[in-house]
Amino acid sequence: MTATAEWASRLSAARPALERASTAELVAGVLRESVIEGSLPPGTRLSEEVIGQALGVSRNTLREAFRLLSHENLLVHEFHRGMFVRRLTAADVADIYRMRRPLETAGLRAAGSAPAEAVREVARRVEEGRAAAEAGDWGGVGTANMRFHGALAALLGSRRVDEAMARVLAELRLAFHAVGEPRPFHEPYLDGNARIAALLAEGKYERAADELLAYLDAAEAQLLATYDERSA
Amino acid sequence: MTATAEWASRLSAARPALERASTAELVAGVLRESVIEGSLPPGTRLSEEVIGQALGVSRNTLREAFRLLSHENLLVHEFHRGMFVRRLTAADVADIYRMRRPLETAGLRAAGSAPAEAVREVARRVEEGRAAAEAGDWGGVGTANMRFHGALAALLGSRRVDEAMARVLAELRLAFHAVGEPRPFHEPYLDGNARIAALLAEGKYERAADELLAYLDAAEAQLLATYDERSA
DNA sequence: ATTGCCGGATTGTTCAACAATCCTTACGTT
DNA sequence: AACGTAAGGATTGTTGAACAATCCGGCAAT
Repeated sequence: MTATAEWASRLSAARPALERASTAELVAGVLRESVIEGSLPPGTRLSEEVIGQALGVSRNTLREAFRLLSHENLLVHEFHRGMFVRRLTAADVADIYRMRRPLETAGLRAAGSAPAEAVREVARRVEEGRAAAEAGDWGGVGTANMRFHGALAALLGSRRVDEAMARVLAELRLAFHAVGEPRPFHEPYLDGNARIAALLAEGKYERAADELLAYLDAAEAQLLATYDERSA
Repeated sequence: MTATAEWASRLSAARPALERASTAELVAGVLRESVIEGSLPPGTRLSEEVIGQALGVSRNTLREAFRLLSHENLLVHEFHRGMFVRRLTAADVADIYRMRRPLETAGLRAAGSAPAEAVREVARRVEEGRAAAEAGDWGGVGTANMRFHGALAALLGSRRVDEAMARVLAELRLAFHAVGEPRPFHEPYLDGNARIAALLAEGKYERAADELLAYLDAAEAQLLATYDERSA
């Protein structure tokens, strides 16, 4: 690689930062992040007046932002009642797992032809989870776990799969916020993550996929057990 | 079931029809349908002024409708240049198939525990395709084919999978509009649909999934071959 | 306890206005 | 002729005001 190509390559890495965004898109990003990290809890009604004043945008712009978020399943629009942060039902949780299984297992099965970097990403996410656990940052463990699972599906190398996974994993965040304390929902899976990553690295893709199915069944059952209590 | 519960049950079947929709949502539906059925071809710029006048809504309402459609991948918003009907690239087409494979094959593999009605739906869609072909309605054959594939993934019984499939199949419509004459892209697959449905009905789920993979590979290759010519 | 009515608050939509941006055209320079 | 620059026009992005439509809560009557 020549010296010119090197700095030009570094320049092009900055290209995403040049993409201007409309105010509506920026507002949507702020709201999305606030929902995902929990400061807007499930059930919260997002008053146009309140949010519009808080963020300093007009009602029309805010409404555009709400519409941008409509399909993400994090907010739900109720006609003439406003916009609400979604409360996930137990059926929603089950449905999320029903979608994750084919995509994540297909990712593992396709790993033989995935780029090495995508495989490395899986191992990296396992390490992130370990590091967060050692630091006692259980929210961070949950985040790393989500990223680990996103990385499994990303082995398919499909932008649409990645987006669909990001969407359901963000939704699952709502479920975790609803059950409260993150530690019991993430800590038990750290070893499972490592086992799956190890099988992946050894080229045992079917074994890894089988292991993942058992893992997902257990994670789902655990979450649903607590969810049923919390919904009562 | 008591007589009261029976008529109450019949009433609740009408509940979806009672759901009011905002003007923005109605406009989004009209635009979506116009894109999917081809009257707004790929590359078309949707002028706020023109569309707003044509549909008799204000610019703000129309902008809300555009934002509603943003995530559906049928329209693409370009900052300060407006809203355009997507032109799919060959890479988009490949990505769509990359997402369909895990979902459709997982549907077939899960068919043993799917409701009988979902399995019947698959056969029904095959018959629709046959009937449309006999009537020489090749656009209708394409529609039935899309529905057939949606029904395969729907064997998973997941709302989220159904929505994701509806989205990528709608996108694929754009590709078919770009290549023109529908007949060569749908007619050759009628027999394949019937074969897959027959294997499904016989409980040979793995065989059906294998057959489907070969079919999807062939369909993708055919579409991409023509797509490369058309993009030149 | 249930039902009906009213008022207030909020959402849904329209309109007008202005700032920001892009594209096209025209003009000047090389 | 080709290129660069500036200006103008058209359109998009945003704001704010206004009004219609809708919902919810409170109160009164049955």
